Amino acid sequence: MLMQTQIRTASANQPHANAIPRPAPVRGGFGAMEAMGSQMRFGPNEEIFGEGEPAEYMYKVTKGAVRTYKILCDGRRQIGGFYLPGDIFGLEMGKEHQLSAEAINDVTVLVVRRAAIVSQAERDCDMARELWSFTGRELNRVQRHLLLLVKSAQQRVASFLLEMSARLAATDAIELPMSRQDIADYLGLTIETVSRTMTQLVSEQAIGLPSARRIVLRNSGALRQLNA
Amino acid sequence: MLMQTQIRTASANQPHANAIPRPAPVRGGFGAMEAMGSQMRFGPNEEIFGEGEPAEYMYKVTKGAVRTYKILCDGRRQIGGFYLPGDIFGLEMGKEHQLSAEAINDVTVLVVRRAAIVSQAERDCDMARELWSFTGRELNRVQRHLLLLVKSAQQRVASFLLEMSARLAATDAIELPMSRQDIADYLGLTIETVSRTMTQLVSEQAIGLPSARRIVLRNSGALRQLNA
DNA sequence: CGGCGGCTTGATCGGTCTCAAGTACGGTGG
DNA sequence: CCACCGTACTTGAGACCGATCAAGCCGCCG
Repeated sequence: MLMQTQIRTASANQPHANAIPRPAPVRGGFGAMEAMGSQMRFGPNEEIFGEGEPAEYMYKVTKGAVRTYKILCDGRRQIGGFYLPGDIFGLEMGKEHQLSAEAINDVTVLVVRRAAIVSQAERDCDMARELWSFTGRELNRVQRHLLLLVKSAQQRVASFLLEMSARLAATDAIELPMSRQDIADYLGLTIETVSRTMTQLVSEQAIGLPSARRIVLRNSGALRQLNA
Repeated sequence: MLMQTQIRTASANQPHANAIPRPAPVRGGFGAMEAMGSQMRFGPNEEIFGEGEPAEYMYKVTKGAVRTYKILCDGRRQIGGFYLPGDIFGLEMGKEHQLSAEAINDVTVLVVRRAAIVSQAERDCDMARELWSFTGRELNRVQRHLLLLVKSAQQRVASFLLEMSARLAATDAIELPMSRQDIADYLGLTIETVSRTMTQLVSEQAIGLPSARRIVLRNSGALRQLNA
């Protein structure tokens, strides 16, 4: 909402220094977060924060999709998670971000000062519990993600499609915001393997693929059967 | 300390129903936990709790080593973590345990009612913060574990040895409490690959292997170099 | 001494990666 | 409207790493 252009072109080491949250803190859980922060926009592939930067803010996706990731020593990229409207990301225990975050497409996020949340949690046990609850859900999510990485390529892709279906599809047709490369880096596979696996699922009548980013779940039972 | 034998032979579905914590809650962080719980013992491979059981207690290792794990649909076992003296495990956000937990060797744990902690956190923001802090550390641990699973076998084993060295070795000689199978299931490898990788590290002068469970880090720089 | 469980070693198989083309799509400019 | 281009995606052939299957070894305890 404020300083979008300036922010969008801000260097990675000066992350949106202009996003000044409103001072007035409001009692309540994350539900009251809207009153404590400001909206920001990011364009495709724009960095929201970088690994190792001070974790001064937390973020809630309003529109679009965000990926968090780490670059590994061998140059590969591991995606830690995808965040869709309603999801919170970038909230850390420690002083620094453990992963980087980028907008996948055109993104709007609500930005809230970490200090505002944390200081409120010192007074307000409900807020403290909210922090715990958020981190606990994130922990469960990462544990599920970890379990994906020890399965076969087909199982990983099937699980991914089911997860995305549950998160962003009202019907059984999904419009994926992320590229094949993003999916591959999330699943610990190569882009070629993801692509091949998808065509294989098409030939097995498990999914339809009207276009690369558009998936139709034809036999979600078969997909589910591949997994736990 | 109380009812050990009875507890040790308790069925998995009636987990240590006799461990009655002392009633007196004490103000403070987990540091005060000792005053809120009771000690229990478990023998090698004994179940401490099972996946899906109500998460009525949390645990702090006093002596020995514990593994948490999930059995996957194809029968493989994925180990979620190893817990050594001082480590806390089994604390959940939700009502049920997400993983099972077993003693690796002879184990003594401090057992504390979850409800005692949680109810105190509702009054005491320090305790609430302690809960958050614990879950946040656990989250970081799982994230590091996840990153292991996308590396090569050599990198996984090297990282594992460095982690264990940091956690349980004063010197550069380690006495591993867990079997090769445990290590394999933690790293998402087979027991044969773990074994082969270790002998390879021996031949590269990176480690010494005076006995199967005893590891000497000869060149921890070389091990570190394999990773991030 | 015999047997058993945990570990190591060997030979082969298979799934995923790598390298290399080929194709579909969206945008831009003529 | 079409030609062109660049990017994202798909497809193919071969290499490689770790899994699998199968012995063998070692230490421990009866």
